[in-house]
Amino acid sequence: MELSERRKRILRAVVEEYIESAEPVGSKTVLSRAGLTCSSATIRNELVALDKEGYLEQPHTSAGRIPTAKGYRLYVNELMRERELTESETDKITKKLSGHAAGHDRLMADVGKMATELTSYPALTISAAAPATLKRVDLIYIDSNSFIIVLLLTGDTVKNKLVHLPFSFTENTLRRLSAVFNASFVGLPEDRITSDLITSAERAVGDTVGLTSVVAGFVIETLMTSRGSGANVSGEANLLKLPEFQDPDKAHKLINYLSDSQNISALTGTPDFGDVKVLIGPENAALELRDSSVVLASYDAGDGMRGLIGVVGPTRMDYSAVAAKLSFIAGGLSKLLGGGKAPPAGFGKLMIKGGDNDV
Amino acid sequence: MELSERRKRILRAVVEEYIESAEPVGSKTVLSRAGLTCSSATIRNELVALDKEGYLEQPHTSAGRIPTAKGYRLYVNELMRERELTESETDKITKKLSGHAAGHDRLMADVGKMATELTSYPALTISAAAPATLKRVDLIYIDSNSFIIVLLLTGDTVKNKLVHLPFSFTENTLRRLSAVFNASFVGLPEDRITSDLITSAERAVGDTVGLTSVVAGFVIETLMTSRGSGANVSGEANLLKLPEFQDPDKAHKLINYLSDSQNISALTGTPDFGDVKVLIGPENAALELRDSSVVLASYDAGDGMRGLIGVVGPTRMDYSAVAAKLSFIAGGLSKLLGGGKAPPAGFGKLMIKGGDNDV
DNA sequence: CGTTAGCACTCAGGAAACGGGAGTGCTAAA
DNA sequence: TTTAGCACTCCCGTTTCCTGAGTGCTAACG
Repeated sequence: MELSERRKRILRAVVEEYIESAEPVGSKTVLSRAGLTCSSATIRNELVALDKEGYLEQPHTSAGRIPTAKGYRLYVNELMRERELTESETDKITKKLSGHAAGHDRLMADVGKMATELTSYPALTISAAAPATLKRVDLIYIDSNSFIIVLLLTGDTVKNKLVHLPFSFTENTLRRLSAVFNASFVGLPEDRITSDLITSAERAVGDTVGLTSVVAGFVIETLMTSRGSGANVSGEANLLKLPEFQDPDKAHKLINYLSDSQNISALTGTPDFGDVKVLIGPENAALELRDSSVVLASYDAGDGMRGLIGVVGPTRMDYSAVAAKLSFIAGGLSKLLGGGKAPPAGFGKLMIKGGDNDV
Repeated sequence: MELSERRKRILRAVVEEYIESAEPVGSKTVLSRAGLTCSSATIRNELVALDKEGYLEQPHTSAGRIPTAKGYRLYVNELMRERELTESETDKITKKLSGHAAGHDRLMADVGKMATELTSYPALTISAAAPATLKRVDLIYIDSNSFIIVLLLTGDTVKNKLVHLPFSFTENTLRRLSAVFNASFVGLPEDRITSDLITSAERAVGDTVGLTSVVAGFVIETLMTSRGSGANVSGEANLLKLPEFQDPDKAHKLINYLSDSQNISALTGTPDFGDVKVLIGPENAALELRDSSVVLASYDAGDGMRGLIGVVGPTRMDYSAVAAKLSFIAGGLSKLLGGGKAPPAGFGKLMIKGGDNDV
């Protein structure tokens, strides 16, 4: 059933007050905060109703009310007012994003740190990586014992490796080798690169020393590792300042959970609220997150891929501020990575796409 | 003045007991632990003496003794017995190191995690990077708007970048361009690459669209970022399990300090004890580390460069076990990275040196 | 002189007792 | 339906008390 207007205002007042104070809020406080023209007794009656409906709860009799997950959910879905970012905040974000020249991993780490700074909660980033295939192979001859393998993958990622070998070869061999790779390895998913294929390539080149398998090994390894999505967490320590994490054990469990990137990657899901998804307390799949909330914003990482940036905090979180900030950051990232259609101001006139070559 | 044999045994007993229990140790406990044939009263007298000399202190009258930094120092320098690693420990380490094929950053992150697991303390790694210069430039023509820059740096590091440009060029131009770079940019430190130099290179190539400055920009950026040493921290959450970090504020300060890689890089110093350096409490330069100890082991990162791996923990730390473990890890890393003179068993017969190209 | 038994003293830290105060739910009147 | 009034609940910070581990000192002993 739909809540009355007054109850909504009361619920909002409770949620927002609790977000600020972290303490159960009583009828008088609600009264002054919601700006209603009634008495605290009336509020009390309404609070009882909201309690019964499951939006609020009492830590104990004769304490104020705190929102339940259901209460937060209603707040996030209907009651929350959109927050505008201040100019200094937007400035900070655009500056950080536009000024960035280093590699993808570094960029995401920096963006995560920025999100932590802006929200004061631990931030996480997840960079989705679609299974890549080879687009092109180049072998650069250095000397008779060394060469560089340069792989261009789908998604315009470039990977390289310098190889020293205990036997010598000629520049010409390398040229033939790369020709064979470009002819028969390009476009194959990693599991289609069989040892048969490698052997036949070896024969085609006339390679008797194993050069082919060195290159093939690197190709396979690269394709395998590029498939895994990169996760990144920063600012875990901020949890310790929050009253809900004064218990070191609680804090330890969550921080520990966050520090395993496996767990972070598992957070992937489709954002629902505009571009922002809010997971409140028990809505989280992971047990370790059941007392916390996660806010995730997705961004366009180019080539039809999506990445996520989010923060983790107590259920008592300033959802509207956090959502606004993450959404703005995600927007900036989309512009930066998503094909570069509309680079943020100051990004420069050249369309330079670094990929995640990790320079 | 030199301590008597008995006092040394007592000091050792106190330190080791305190390391295990984290509680002030009394005369009776010392007696049973040190295996001395005297009474607790005698121990008490000795304790008073050790107290006066500054090796021990009392948290309050009528409590047992805990070691001071001076006490720990003596223990580390003279009293500590070398710890042998169990076979399963050495196995674990060698396996981790030898099985590793991914890039340098990833390797160090994994090694850090392993150190955390083995010691249960937060671990850090610092990869020193000597100021690099260019050894060679290759430009790979992809299509008339795109090419890959491949830079080979001193230290056999390879960096790359895929560039898309809004104007077209020919393969021939790229060839001339790389020739010019190889002729006049190789061997220069980053600050000697002036705009004059770039302009004259531009003229030599006959480049009117700015190709040269794109490449030069990447060269400069690469040289600059490769100079910064990479630091990495893992397992911070482990601090929260320790009795000395039950105060969330204390834990927060330290974890926060650790999460800034600037601070970590600042730890660099020359190991003194074998290959292992121990910094006890106030011996640390940083205020935030004054209540903690840091154990660092250095490893040979190849090309005469050194890296560090270490852990941070309470002054009450099992120094001998930690030192032994770190030392062994560092040894393995040295073999792995240090020119590959003696690769650990199972590393394979090929001398493949990935450098830190971050594949 | 070093060692030891005995003893009074100290003090941290947990348990129990206490009191204030914020906030409730209920009742009865407007 | 709202409101004033009021008794009641229960958290939490404070105080008090007590126990026990461990000390330092003294005096006797070999």
